[in-house]
Amino acid sequence: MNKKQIILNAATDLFSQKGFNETPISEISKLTGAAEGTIFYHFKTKEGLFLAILRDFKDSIVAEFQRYIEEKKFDSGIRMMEDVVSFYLYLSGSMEDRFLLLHRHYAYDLSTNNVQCREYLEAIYDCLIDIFEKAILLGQEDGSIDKGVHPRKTAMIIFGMVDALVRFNTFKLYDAGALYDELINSCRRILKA
Amino acid sequence: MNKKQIILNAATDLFSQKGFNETPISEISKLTGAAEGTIFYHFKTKEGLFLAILRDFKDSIVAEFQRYIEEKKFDSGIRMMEDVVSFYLYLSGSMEDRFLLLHRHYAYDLSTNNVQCREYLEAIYDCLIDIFEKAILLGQEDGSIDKGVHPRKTAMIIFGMVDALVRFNTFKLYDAGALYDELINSCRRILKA
DNA sequence: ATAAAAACTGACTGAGCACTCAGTTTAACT
DNA sequence: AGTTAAACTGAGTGCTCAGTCAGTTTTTAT
Repeated sequence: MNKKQIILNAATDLFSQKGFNETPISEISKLTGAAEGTIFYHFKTKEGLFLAILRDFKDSIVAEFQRYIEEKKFDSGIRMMEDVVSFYLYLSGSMEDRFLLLHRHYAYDLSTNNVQCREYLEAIYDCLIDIFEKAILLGQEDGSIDKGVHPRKTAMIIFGMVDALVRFNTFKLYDAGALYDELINSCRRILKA
Repeated sequence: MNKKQIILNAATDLFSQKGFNETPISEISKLTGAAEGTIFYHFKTKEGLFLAILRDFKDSIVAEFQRYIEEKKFDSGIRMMEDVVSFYLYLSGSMEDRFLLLHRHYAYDLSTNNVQCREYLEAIYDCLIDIFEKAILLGQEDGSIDKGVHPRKTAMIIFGMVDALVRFNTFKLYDAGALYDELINSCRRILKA
């Protein structure tokens, strides 16, 4: 693993755990053994380092969902939705640091005057919501999901609902695991034909 | 209005719009006309200023919901829930700055080593979730809401669902207004007897 | 082996920042 | 009017931090 990647990983960790403005370059340097100058050699600015992280995250998310869609087969839309919800919760656990980063405000603040950042964020959310929508569309075809619900909008509602649990977790307000059954139940009720 | 209050208001604005670490005291000073020394005279530290804001927010929220509960009468639990959802959306608009503050990470990061902060946050969330729970309990009594749903847990799910829309708004990702009908519909479906 | 390019280094710089403090102004009370 | 306390001031202090740069080491190509 080359130094650039090591820096990227450490910065991901620190920006997630402590936040962008709360993480000095010196700490990334200390953690990686790379000199501060090296960090600026690979990423022109601190903001550039952040954007590289966000870009990688976008790529991972897109790839992960691509793979998911291609590999899995579902016998009904409602089943797919249940699986998608589980998959999202699993993913937010296995990529915990990056999801934490996504729940921090820095990226959104930056996105108001940085087109690149804005694009990455939109790509991430599009990808996340698409998969919920796909499940709804499939369910409306096979009759397992009510045809009355608006696919995209309902996908956003359910995504928000699931993501809220992830936030409860990262904010250490409540344990999302304890709400899992209620979450799946609520999904079923929202969608049932 | 005395200077202390003026400082408090300006800081609320700035901490909400830009974040805690992104707001220098000098800016609060410039905006209020108060000298930097004055700010530290009233609030020992910058963190103390933040805690004063959070405390005020907690008090406002608690008072607001108290008033709401006492003044309004509902003919059924499900109607109350619909009204509570609207009220929450209304409140998040009328107290936009403070809700923005609540959606930033600073308070949660601080709460891990500051008991006071932790207490304020818990009081705020308890208060918010309580009102959703009250609606469910009422509905289960009058038969307008399914008795199978777990009142507290489902209250948290629905709160998360509603709050997600507020976040969509503050993050400027999607317009929450466009999702209002779907939101109310989803609530009804989750709860219907 | 040699040259050229790429990767890496860390002391340094200048700006920004939270907080202090010695002093001044205002308010309250007798 | 005189005294005391509270409110207020802003220049000053010491520290942190992002970013630079002149130089060194490593890699690659010939």
